[in-house]
Amino acid sequence: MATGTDPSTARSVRSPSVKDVATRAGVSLGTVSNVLNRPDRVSEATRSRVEKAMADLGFVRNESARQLRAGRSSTIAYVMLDASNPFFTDVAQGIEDAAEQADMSLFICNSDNRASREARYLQRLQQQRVTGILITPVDPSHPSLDELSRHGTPVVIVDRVGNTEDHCSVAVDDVLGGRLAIEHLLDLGHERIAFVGGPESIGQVRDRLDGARGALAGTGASLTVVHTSALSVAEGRSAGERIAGLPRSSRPTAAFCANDLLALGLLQQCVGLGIGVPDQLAIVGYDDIDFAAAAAVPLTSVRQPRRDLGRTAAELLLDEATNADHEHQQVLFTPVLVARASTRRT
Amino acid sequence: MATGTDPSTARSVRSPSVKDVATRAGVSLGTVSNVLNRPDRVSEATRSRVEKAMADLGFVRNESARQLRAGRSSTIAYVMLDASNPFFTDVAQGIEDAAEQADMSLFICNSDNRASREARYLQRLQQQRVTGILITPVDPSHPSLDELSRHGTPVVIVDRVGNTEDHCSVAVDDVLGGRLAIEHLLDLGHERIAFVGGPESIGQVRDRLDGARGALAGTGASLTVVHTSALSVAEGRSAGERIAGLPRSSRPTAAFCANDLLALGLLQQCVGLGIGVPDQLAIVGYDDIDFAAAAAVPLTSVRQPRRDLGRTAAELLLDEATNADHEHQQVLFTPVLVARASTRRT
DNA sequence: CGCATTAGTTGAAACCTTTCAATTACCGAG
DNA sequence: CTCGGTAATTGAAAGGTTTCAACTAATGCG
Repeated sequence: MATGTDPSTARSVRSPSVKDVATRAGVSLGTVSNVLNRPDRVSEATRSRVEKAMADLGFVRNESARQLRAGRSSTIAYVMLDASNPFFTDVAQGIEDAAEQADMSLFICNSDNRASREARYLQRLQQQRVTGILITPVDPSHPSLDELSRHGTPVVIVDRVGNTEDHCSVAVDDVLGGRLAIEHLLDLGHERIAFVGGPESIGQVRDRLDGARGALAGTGASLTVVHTSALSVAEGRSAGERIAGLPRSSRPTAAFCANDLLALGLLQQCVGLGIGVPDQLAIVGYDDIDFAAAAAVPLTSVRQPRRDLGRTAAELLLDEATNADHEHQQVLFTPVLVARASTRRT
Repeated sequence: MATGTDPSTARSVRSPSVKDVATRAGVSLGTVSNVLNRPDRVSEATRSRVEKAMADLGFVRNESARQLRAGRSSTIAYVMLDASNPFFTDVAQGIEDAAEQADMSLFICNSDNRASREARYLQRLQQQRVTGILITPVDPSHPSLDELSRHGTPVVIVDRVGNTEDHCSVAVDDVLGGRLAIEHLLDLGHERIAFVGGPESIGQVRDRLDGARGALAGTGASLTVVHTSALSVAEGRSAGERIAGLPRSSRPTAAFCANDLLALGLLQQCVGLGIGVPDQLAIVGYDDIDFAAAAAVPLTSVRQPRRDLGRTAAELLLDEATNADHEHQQVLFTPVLVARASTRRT
């Protein structure tokens, strides 16, 4: 019987408003609003009548209208740098936990490392009057972020440190992380170490390298920098080729990679070329993503508290949004080295 | 000089509206709207005056008000099943490509395999009056999806096939995928094959197993089902333990895993236990996520056109949202087997 | 019984944008 | 100089919700 003209299946029927509900329940529209927002002020009988009417009509609150009235939405957003890097999806989970707890919606956007896309999203989010924005920016010093803050949209920088005047930030001490990685390798007796990473325009890469250099200072060990053009598995493989090409006598006996994707690529290349890990090359990654532990030679890695990072960032954002006497702060987490087979002493 | 009472840094200044812009530019608010929406109907002089006023005031369009007027937002959403599975993030990228092209915002939500969270998101999205929803549902036969459609919100099921009456769907032929995997193993001469996967409540698992069984029918080869309680790396490791525990004489010589996470876990366990891959156990995964090729023994896997899946789904959704004579369709993509070292003939 | 109080309900105003019919200003043709 | 026509601009209305001052009805107390 479901003919095309059956009105019950027509798609463009305006969805019912509070007014419709009010009419059907025989009350004023103010009362319907009270049922929704202050049910205690409505008599039992009226409330159930209104609720019945809502159910009958299939009433769904119009969020746009609410927001318009309220001037603010109950949504926060996370603009992530690279959705294909598990590190960031884990951060997002932490954010989501906090958002859920505060009964806020979370809008996730992926800038995919492109400044233009990031800008487009920021503009849209501002138009939506989101309560606040969490962002791992392509360029943490870009003035558009400060502008957002000054326009009244709270911004929290995640995993970078931005302009400390205008927003909170949550990051992990990458210098310390670099130091931990190198100290671990020094403890194992390595004296020729490679740092695999790049480009150096990325703040994390710089900091981790700085930490590495700091730990090496004064020791007799040497550091070779093997440059990569991105933090990806493919670039890790390519770095592996270059390392393998070095004469055995001068080849590093250990490599510290700027992130786990690189480390996984490097590891794969080593196995393919018959370079024993950790015997001929010990490898330390960074981030401790789940795939690091699951690699065929489980990867030693510097773990960052990813979920906490996200959760804390979200909490700071919500504080800034709701708390009048909020003060910006820069939270710095401490990384931890997780030793696994890829650096096992043999 | 930045005292707390400096008005320029006060946070609660109402952001300027078209009215404010109109006043400042000395025109009516209708004209401001024309500048925004039909600039060709405004004289050169007026337009630049208005644009100047907007810049001076830092005017940002209020999306809520636009939506309220329009009755619809220009946002679509993807409710993904598991943000930590790279397969879904790749699907999301495809969706994003299509959304960007159509100049739509994309709202990404992660149900994290939890029905309650999924329900919460669906409700919120409906309240936001999104243009449409893409979803990889926890339970594709759940009536709430049909209800959404009937309420006027287009819904497209991604990577599952739902109720074909009420929505489009885009999926990959999992029965064929299962068949491809097994045929590949049969070609290599395997006669004792394990299927690693579960729970069977997941449609994909069922279909892939069905395909596997179909390919085996009539051949002399046998199939052992190694059950898992989830499609995760950890479960893959556990399955590996169980396979390793079988007496060598009856142990399968090949394993077909319901997805790559399982396969990676299985592979890792095999390497740890000294079971040669592919010599003693050949492994075929499913999804061909990037980490599959990057595994220490690169993984043979059944590739799904993830990005196309996402893109197509988004296109169907947009068609349904804009095209009056849209007809629901079920698109079925064809998977491809990608052979790598984990099944290399030795 | 009348007054004060409370509980419950009402209706208008405000939020900001877009649309569209109506108006004004201007120009050229007759 | 007037008429017709076009280009530019205007102002009011609509869209759905929330808030709040104002109102009504009911209750309790003296």
